[in-house]
Amino acid sequence: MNFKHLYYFWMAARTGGMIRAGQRIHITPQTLSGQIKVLEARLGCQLFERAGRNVQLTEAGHVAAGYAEEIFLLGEELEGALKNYAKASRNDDMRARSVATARAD
Amino acid sequence: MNFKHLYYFWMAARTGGMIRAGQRIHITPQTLSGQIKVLEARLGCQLFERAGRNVQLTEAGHVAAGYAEEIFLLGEELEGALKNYAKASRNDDMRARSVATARAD
DNA sequence: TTATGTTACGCTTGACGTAAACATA
DNA sequence: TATGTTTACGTCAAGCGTAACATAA
Repeated sequence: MNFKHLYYFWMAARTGGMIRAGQRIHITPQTLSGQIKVLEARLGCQLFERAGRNVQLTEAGHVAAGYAEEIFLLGEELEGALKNYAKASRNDDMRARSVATARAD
Repeated sequence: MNFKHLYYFWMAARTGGMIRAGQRIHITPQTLSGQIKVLEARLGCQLFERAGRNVQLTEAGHVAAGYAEEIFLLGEELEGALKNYAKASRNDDMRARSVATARAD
């Protein structure tokens, strides 16, 4: 499972298109289209289908988008949770001096 | 959040060492050590600390490992869930013939 | 001695990302 | 005119091999 590809897919699904997704995460539509194709090939099923000049999620795509949502929200939570520890370990002296004072910062 | 780095960290945490983790996922210990260091730098906190000739999780490391566990289990679930759809889209004829018969397969 | 982890260096490879052209609505 | 796709191409980070070093059983 390539999580970078999954992220591209998720952004495309959320924004409803390659161009809008690309603007949001600063990636060109060609790249998004290509990388999502790679993801589809690895998973063995189609996630998007053309709908006029736009794309829309297939049934499998909806399932994948749901999981992706959970996964990337957890990723954000992880980063948020570790920010507390990040302060404490900014330099090693702090731990030696006192754990309590690190909190005052 | 680089999920590849997180995966390396998670494997090292699960197996309790760089060498064991490396054997399991076919990555050299140098690479694991280095890539995990990159992860720590990005997160801004230490995840492992030396414990004798081995490494062990810091408090932050335990938190991160918990999230990583959830994330990668979800990833596996996702792949499993899409295997059903994978059959259906193996060739496009099936959809044209019938959605119901695809299930019997 | 032996086992583990860390750091460093040069090198190769594959994934990433772009630009340009194309297809379609 | 706006969107998505395909192709060809350059770039860069990932990972390896090798080696040296530190630490601890």
